[in-house]
Amino acid sequence: MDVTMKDVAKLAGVSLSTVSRVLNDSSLVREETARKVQKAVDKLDYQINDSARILRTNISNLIGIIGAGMERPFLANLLKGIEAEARERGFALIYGDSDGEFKKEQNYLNIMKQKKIDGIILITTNYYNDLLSIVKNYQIPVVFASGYISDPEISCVTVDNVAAAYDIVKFLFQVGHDNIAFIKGPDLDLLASQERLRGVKLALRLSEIEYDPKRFIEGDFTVESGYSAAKKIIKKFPEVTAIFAFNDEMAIGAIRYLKEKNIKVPEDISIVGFDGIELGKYIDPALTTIKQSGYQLGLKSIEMLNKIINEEKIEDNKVFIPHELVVRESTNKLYELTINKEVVIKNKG
Amino acid sequence: MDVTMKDVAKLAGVSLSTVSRVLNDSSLVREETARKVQKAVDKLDYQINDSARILRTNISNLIGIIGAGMERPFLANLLKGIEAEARERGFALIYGDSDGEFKKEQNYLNIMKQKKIDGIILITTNYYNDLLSIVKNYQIPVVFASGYISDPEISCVTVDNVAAAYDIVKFLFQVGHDNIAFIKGPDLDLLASQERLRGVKLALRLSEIEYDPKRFIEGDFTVESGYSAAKKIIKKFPEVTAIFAFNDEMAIGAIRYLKEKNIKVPEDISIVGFDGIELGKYIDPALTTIKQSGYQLGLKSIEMLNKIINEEKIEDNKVFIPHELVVRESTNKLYELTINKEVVIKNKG
DNA sequence: TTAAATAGTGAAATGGATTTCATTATTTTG
DNA sequence: CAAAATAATGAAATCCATTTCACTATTTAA
Repeated sequence: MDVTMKDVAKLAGVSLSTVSRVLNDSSLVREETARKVQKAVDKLDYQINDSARILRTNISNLIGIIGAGMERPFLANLLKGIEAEARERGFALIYGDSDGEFKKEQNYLNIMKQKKIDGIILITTNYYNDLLSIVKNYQIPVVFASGYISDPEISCVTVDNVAAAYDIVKFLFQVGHDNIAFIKGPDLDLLASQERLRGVKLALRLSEIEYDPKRFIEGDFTVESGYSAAKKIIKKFPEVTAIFAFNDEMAIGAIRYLKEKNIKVPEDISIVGFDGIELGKYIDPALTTIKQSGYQLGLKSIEMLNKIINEEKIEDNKVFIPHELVVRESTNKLYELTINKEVVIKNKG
Repeated sequence: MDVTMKDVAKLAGVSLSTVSRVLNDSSLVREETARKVQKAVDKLDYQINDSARILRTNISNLIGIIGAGMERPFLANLLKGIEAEARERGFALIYGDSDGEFKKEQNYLNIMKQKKIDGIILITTNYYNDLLSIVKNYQIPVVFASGYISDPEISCVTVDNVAAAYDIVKFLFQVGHDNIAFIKGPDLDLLASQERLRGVKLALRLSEIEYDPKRFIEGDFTVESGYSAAKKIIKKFPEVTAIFAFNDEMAIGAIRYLKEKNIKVPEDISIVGFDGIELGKYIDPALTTIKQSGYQLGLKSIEMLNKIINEEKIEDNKVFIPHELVVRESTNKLYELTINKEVVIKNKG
């Protein structure tokens, strides 16, 4: 029913092998023959049967993506970057959301293996250690695009969560805040949230401020959770002057809560977020945050994965994308009060 | 290298055919034999070679998604819904972003055809007519999950953009606004934006208000574009009392602009959006909008596509998902001033 | 001009499953 | 208990491209 190579061969008056050679433009074919074949291909609107090709070659030009919570603006942009760069390099994407459940991750891993994916990008942060051992066992090229993986065999592309969290806490210190509460991510999030926590602890230690776990309220990266976390914070620590939410959405939720309680941001309490999503610039007050580019992260991840697939040499399999502290309106300076509209403190990746 | 059915057959002491039968659990196999085979499968950790299966059967259990601008919160949720329901039904997703370019759409269509996708979901709104003719020619089951397609052969799942836009404009009329400006989507968007425009025109006509194209500023669904559209509106029509942005992001951008100009929302100007994204509830003022569920839209789309694939009977191939007018804080009533915190006007889909 | 090397092409094996058809084992029926 | 029907299994064909190996035609080297 479908047009096959055989049909093309017959029309062009050559053998199957020749058609195949032309299509894989191996230089073994006489130019005139190639033209004949190409003509037949065009005339019949021949489309290769990918399954047959993959069956024979074991090369699928498919990249698997397993993510969770990809509707979050930052991750949605990450996916966009992945898609753009993958397409550019001739890969198609097979995409699965694990909802953060190990079972689904495993399941997708199996499906993808059956489809002979050339490589995989993992954007999951909960069970990465379990996943890792499976993936290593499968021998599939893999890149983590969600956090720092210490295993030296595994490549990862990520913002430096420790450094970035450190930077923004240090900034809060510098403008005079020393009574800060935190809205962290889920404790299950072993990458982003835990690493940001490490950065915070580092900043605290270097400033000789005691680490008080009670000041860290757990959220789940949704706006809603930021809202309720803020409520808890205000109840337990009415005297805080600043809140660091581990992502922008939670920061926005927190701001909303404070406004409802007639607590002024930033006059009464300063708020900072993390990620630098587009909307943060437009809410009122505009959000001070750590900005990183999900899109860039996506690009770099595919770039890295492509190198692994092609067995190119990789200088460094731990790549940090740049982040910058963007100071907007949601933070005040308790000391000096000359604030530019938007101050950008860059940090080469 | 990989374990094949042959290996399983040998270990289980049966033929290839029997193994295949067990795996497709056809009831033709004696229970005891099946157990033997299953044991061998488990022992060898056998994974089917999908390419071989597809080559033989032409059934891939793959669904193609071609979208554009999927990082928008509403569409990101749509994708999430698609993924969840597809997984539930045993489909994997192959995902491509067309950036709204016809060439890329065509390209992905070819790739997907080569991969023998069982069906395709289109979330593109620019060149759908061109795409349609290709898809029809390809004979691939297709569902549009982005807007109403009048072609009776084509299935679509969408919010009723005309009715919803009508509803919200009528609401603005009812609370006393008759000097309204609009931030529409790209004119290239032949589905969502054009349909919402139709809804607006309908409301205008029924209220015997003149349609003035100059009051419709074109945006591109980004926050940024809402911001600059608001600027244009204020310049050209300083006397407007309400703005209807064709999506929430643009509404948020508009609110930001107005605030910067010290124009109070809703006291001076009311703003309404469209989509009902999560964040709209948390910004200040909380956004009055038309709420629709992207996730639901995704579910329904896969449900419909699945029916087409299985050649089940379809009662109606034009499905509208519900929408509701959610009145929050960004609109005031010029007449009566008793406003509930959040009024929900439901509309069965 | 002949031998050796190279270019161009085709035949056939191959990848790993599904499925038809044939065959054997088991039940059922008369 | 024999004949007929049914259940269970296997052999082999098939899906469609890639690739090895063999062969012929053409160049190049000697």
